[in-house]
Amino acid sequence: MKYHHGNLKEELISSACIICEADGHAHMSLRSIAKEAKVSQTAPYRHFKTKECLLAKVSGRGFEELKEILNKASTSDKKLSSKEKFLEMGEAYIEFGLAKRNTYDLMHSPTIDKNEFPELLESAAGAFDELVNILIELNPGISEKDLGVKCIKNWAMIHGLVDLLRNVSFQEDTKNNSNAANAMALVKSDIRSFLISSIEF
Amino acid sequence: MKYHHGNLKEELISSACIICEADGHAHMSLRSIAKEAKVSQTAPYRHFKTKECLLAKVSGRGFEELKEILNKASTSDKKLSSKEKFLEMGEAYIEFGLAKRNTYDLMHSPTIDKNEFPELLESAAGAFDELVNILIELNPGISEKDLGVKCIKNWAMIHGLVDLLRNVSFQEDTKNNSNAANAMALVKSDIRSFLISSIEF
DNA sequence: TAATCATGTTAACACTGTCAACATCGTATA
DNA sequence: TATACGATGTTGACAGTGTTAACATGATTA
Repeated sequence: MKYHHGNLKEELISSACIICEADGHAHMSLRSIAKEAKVSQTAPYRHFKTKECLLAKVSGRGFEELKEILNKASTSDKKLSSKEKFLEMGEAYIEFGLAKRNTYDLMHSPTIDKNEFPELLESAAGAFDELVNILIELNPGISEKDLGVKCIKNWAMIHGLVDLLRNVSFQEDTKNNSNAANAMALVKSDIRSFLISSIEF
Repeated sequence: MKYHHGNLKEELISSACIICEADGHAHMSLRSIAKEAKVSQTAPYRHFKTKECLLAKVSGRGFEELKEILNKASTSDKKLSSKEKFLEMGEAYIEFGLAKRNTYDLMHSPTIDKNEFPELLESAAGAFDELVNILIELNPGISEKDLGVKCIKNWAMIHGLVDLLRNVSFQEDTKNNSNAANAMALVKSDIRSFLISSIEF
């Protein structure tokens, strides 16, 4: 048993990513992460001033992964038109939001004030830039103002959709025949069509 | 000092609403609420099985308030066209999301699984129905399917926008000149115009 | 009047984030 | 090469949390 760990900081982050996705950031404890790294409860404090600082790292990793996923979707070697690429990106974004449910939640949680973590702000902006790039490709010569509005429009729509897909229940066992649940079920059954008619290219 | 409080359940809920909005639901403790009601730490457990149950109530109140706000916006005595009414509702929704920041966050937090609280599900569906109603008014005779899609489209866009407005920083003191921040600032400066061009009536 | 049940209290549990004081190790410098 | 020091780890403690069990009180009902 060595006294020094050697690579603790990185291991804490990756452990935190796993635990956070498994249990949700609200139920993630520093102690459990320390235990998983076979290190004392207070060891993390040598690398992170507070729990929030560690969560900020986890959030940042999420944005980096998202950026990569979006980038991959838009640069696949398939022969796709710009529109099709954008649709692929939209689907990839939604998939990420549903698959990495808890991480996605952390990324958008006000628990972590992004202004306190410039590095995190940058990671998030990086993911956003993937959206900017494809919209420039689709609209060469577009003014900065129009581009900005178009970005927000699409981002808001897709991000909002993810939130709804995650939150609005349409379980069959509950007799939830509300308008909301029915509409959601409809959209979910064919996300591609929904995107085609909702995205502003 | 009476042993029995008389109206504890209701007072706990309304205290929780206030504290939740002030501090955020993550930092809200049952004990502080109990203290505010001048009652022992465990008294709340006579009325709520867990903390989550109380938070579900708070969330429900939020949706009810939102429903009322939307309804008021759409039934003001001003002589407004249906389109204008919808725009008023959109602005009211955004205002609510920004003003009741922490409550809005709780309402959309996965911390509380709505499926476990049918009453909450119903409150949320009630707010959604305000959107359904105005869209029916705007599109008489629309098919159920088209209506559903249109609802989700608009809800997702506006809800997503609120999330972005709350999360994307564009403080002037930080040199945050990212595309994201600039675009957000642009939209925020004229939300009405953004809505007009983004809503699908 | 007596019994019952809802509603309150007290005490205790395990768990959390965090800090201060101490221990160990690798490494830069005398 | 020896040593001083800073980085990184541990131990022990504190206040705060949600929650449960056991008990106390008071209103309702038989």
